[in-house]
Amino acid sequence: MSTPDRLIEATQELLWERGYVGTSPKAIQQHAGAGQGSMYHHFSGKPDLALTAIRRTAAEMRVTAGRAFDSPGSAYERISRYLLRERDVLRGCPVGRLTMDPEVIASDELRAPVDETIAWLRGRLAAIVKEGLERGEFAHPLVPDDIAATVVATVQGGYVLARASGSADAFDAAVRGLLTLLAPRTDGT
Amino acid sequence: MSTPDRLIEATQELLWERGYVGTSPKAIQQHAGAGQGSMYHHFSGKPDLALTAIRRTAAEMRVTAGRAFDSPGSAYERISRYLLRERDVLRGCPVGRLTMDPEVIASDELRAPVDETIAWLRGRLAAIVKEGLERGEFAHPLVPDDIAATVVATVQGGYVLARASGSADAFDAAVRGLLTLLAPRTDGT
DNA sequence: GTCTATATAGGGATAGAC
DNA sequence: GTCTATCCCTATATAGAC
Repeated sequence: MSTPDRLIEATQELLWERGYVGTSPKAIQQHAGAGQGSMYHHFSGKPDLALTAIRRTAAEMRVTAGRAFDSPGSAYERISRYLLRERDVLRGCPVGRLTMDPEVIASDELRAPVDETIAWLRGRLAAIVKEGLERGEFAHPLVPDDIAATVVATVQGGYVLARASGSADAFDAAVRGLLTLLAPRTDGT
Repeated sequence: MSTPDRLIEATQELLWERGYVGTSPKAIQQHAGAGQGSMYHHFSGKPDLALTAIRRTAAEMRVTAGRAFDSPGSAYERISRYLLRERDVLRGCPVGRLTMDPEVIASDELRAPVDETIAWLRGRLAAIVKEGLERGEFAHPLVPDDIAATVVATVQGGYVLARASGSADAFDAAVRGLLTLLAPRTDGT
């Protein structure tokens, strides 16, 4: 892998693990096996490298989530697939965690890819809920945008519960609860 | 207010705003209007002060949430009151945000009050759901622990969505979605 | 209790040699 | 492209005077 690629990948890992304020250029260089001069040759500094890394992480997340969204089946099934997909729960969400970083939030440029990714997730989910409603798969009055927000929030919050307790169980419980509430009525009402 | 109190309060604010890794002793001293020596006289260092501050924030959160939980009405009403209580949405949760801090997660001592607070929230909510079930307020098969996790996760994740988009609307949407799903059936089923 | 002085490490970057 | 040297600032204290 090229040096820039190794630097970007190291930055992705460190941003996921420690956030922007907790990640130093020196740490990035060490993880990437690159020298000081090398890093500053390819990138103008920490913000530049971080932006590149965040964009790449965001793109990867869309690919992963897209696989669940594009899968066949009812709306409930596709949402389930998204919720139940394999996750490194205790590491949290590499995109969502950045919203808790003061420097990311303070910078429109760094926040933009985060915002876009979350907005994209909500949009895809809302469309799926809407389809399900049109096909009569759900109980009556669901607002697609609201349900989509609830689904994404449950995932993001599930990570918080898991990391607080030190166990992935809490994430699974939150997802089970949501799926129960979301389950299509099978009693004909 | 006493100097230790001012130091603790300043630390609470900064931990909320910037997390543990993003908060320096110097910043605490400046916010508290206290000198270097003063801070190290009352506290052994940053971890000591942070632990004290986190414990206080956790206690305050229980008081606030307890007010909604202890209020009168049906389970749905009490949960609604918790979800709809006034919040400084864009600031996030002062307890939950700490789960994204690598140093907090790495320290059992710092993580403990966070863990206990979230566990307490889940426990209170589970008890409320259980009561509601026993009184027949909900549709049949809800698992109290799972629903409780979903409720807390929606709140924590709601903050993530709000901060990503820079607007409290996303939080409100997630809560509305959850309340729709949770609403007692009024059609007699 | 609070202040000032001092200390070591690291953050974040620039300059210029190779 | 990469390396080393150098720079200034901040993080996180400790020591001792007042």
